[in-house]
Amino acid sequence: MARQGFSDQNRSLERGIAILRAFRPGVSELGNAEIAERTGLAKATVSRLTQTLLGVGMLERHPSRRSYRLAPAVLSFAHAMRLGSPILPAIAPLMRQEATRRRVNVGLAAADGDMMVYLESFRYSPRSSFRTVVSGQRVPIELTSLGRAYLWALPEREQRRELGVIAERRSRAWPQLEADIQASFAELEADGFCIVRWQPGVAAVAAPVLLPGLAPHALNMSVASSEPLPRLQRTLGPWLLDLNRRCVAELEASLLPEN
Amino acid sequence: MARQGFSDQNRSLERGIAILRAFRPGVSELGNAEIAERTGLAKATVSRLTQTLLGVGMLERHPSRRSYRLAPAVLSFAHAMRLGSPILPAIAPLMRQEATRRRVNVGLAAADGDMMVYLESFRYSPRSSFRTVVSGQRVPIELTSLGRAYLWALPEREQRRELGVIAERRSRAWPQLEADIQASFAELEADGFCIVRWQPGVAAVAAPVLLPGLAPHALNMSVASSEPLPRLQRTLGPWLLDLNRRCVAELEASLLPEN
DNA sequence: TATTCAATTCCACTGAATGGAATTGGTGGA
DNA sequence: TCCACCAATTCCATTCAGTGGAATTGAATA
Repeated sequence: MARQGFSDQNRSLERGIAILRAFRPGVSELGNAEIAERTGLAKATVSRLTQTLLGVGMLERHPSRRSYRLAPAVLSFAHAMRLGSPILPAIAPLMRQEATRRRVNVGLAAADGDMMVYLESFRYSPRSSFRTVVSGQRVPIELTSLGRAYLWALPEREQRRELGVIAERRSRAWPQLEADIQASFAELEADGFCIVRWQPGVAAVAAPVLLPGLAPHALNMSVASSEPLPRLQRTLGPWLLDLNRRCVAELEASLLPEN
Repeated sequence: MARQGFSDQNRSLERGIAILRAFRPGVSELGNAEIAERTGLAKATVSRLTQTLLGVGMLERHPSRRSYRLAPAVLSFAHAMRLGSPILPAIAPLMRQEATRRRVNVGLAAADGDMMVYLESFRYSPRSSFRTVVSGQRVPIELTSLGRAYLWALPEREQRRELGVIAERRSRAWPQLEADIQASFAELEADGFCIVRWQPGVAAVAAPVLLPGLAPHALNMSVASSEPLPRLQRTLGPWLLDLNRRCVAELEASLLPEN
């Protein structure tokens, strides 16, 4: 048995991945000491695991020899994941087209723990196609339309569990937050999408994308605008629903050939 | 001591990563049995490791329960890696701009074992900005201008080693291949870039990008064209060198602030 | 040259990981 | 409905791989 809590996990592998996860935007360079501190692992353990990760090409060391960073190999995982997604490749062209046509950002995301991760996001920008690639970017699940659409689409049982986790983590702000989430759920129930402004000057609508037995995804549209939400809701909502409908059609078409 | 060959690696972690690496473009869905076959691991071992990878969010299972795929979490590694790169964020705007201005593809890559991995590639396409994101895509090191520019920039010692590996792996075609590589090296020596046509109808020029103690990267420009190489060389070469020069300047500027 | 801090290596201990074999479970066919 | 088949999982005895505290090495800084 591994340590407290979780079942039957390979400890070394778990720890190795934890080390990789310690690298995040803004934390791109870490020495063994800092990794040990952040992960709570023993120094000796970290030293050995980072050597292994170096050996298998997941980390590279800065010449100073005092620090590691993620190596290019991790990009290949991402590439394989995106190409292999049963959803993204099928609907990416529609998303792109829609971003251009409607002059909005269009994104697709899925969950990783308590965060939503963008599989793709086509950003619209007035000047040319300035495209900050944000595949892999993470946004909090409980504060975003993306995350709430995902939560809403979850089977009862898992939804409860997720909400429980969030409630615990944000115990302070939970009462208000729960109300907000429930309001979004009500929107989703009524309209098929929800709208949230989680950063000033940005509003986003999102709707779930479901495939037979696949983890729920969420599709969103966002704009930089301070217009009142109800107004935005009336324009963005129908656009999103329309796009979503066409995506679902595309997915059904792309699914038949296989199996 | 771990098994034959390599030093002092954590076996479980090594194996776990090997499992992740089994997923590649075109191999997006794997069951335990197939993973066991591809990696040479025992069935029981694979079963346990995939469970762990599932637990830490690196894999997800298809509802059929018969197969795994890479989970969205791997995208976050890629995102963190790209943002944390000491090179990419600094020169990406220049690369983009140049792709548009010159109407060519502009890419940046680094090595992973015997492959080059694109950190970014701005694709130029006549119709709008049709952008197949190829960050993470892999191309063979020995056949591409990208790879040869990288090899050329390598310290003597490591260059030898790499060439040795390639020679062994491609023993059949080695004599011709070595000649080609040496020709590219000569071009790099003389002009600062090399030009290769490794797929019919596509030609690419590449040059190394070096930073003080960082692993060499390579910058390339490519076009879909069947014009004779010498002609292309005379147009693409100067463009690339110019871009490269501006990138180096940008990098020096972006490096001073730190440290 | 001396000092300091991080990384690595050493070492004895042990329980975590292993793989062959048995079991479970789900799927398709009769 | 039941059976046969194949993959996945679990069991279990074995042992060696992984662990962490302590000592050592090594590299920067003053």
